[in-house]
Amino acid sequence: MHIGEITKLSGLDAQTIRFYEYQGLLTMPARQANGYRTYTDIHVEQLSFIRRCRMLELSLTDIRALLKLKSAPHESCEVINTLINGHIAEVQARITSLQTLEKQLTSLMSCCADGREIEDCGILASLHEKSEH
Amino acid sequence: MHIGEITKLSGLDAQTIRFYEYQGLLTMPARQANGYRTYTDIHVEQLSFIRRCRMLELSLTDIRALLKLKSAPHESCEVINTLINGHIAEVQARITSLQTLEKQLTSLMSCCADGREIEDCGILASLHEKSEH
DNA sequence: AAAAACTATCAAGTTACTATAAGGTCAATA
DNA sequence: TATTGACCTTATAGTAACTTGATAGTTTTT
Repeated sequence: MHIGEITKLSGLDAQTIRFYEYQGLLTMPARQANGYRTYTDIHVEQLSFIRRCRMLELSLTDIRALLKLKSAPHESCEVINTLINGHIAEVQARITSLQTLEKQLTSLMSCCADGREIEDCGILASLHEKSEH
Repeated sequence: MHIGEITKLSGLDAQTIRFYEYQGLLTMPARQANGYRTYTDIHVEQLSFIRRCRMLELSLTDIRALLKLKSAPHESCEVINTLINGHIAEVQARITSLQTLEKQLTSLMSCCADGREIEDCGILASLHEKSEH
């Protein structure tokens, strides 16, 4: 199949698919005499694997690592557990950080009410205060 | 004062300060005959304003908008409220999204236990399953 | 034959820096 | 005076993962 069909099957943009190929995440597709790439079911599988990983916000580097591990089926899968656990830790840390941020922002909002002039805006005033850093 | 001193007062890197100048976020500092930038207290204020905004993860575009508004002191400050509220909404949406992600990842983790071979890794298997998209 | 639809490559833009290179300036020391 | 070290300058490239755009060749449809 050509790239157009695999975009439909994988839900990925053609440019993105070419990009993954360039990044070494995808087995090189064969080429027709005219230069067109021809894909197989294997590529569809590879792309949906990548897509699932990306939906979990794994980095391309992580995905590359996973793909590499797949080609060593008798190694211990501990590395994979570690990788995913590390990712979970990052996600959790980011959530915590964003929750702190949300509190700061809502607190900032409470400094002002609509209808003031910018000169008297409590938000701007608050943003100007010195911070102990 | 030179750039070295203002890095200490503002807590920002020299390169970053030059970058902000280039981005039009900072009043152009005067130059000495040798080309060195000379900063004043006004620049210190501007930089700590920018720094506070960045700690709240406002984009440089948002900061640019805020700076522009400051130069129109008698306009309504409603725009500022809208901007901050919009940012809060983004942060909240991101938190929700990351919480969903965290659940998916911990669920993924429960598919496998340490000590298996990669061949039998439940995580990899799970990442390969077809997703309804 | 012409137009539409598809494919190809390559380059640049996105965000907010960070790092590197290569060089000019200044103050203090040997 | 020469040199060292700290400081300043500009310009360029790299980061992540695409996305957009330009330009051009190919295939299919009208």
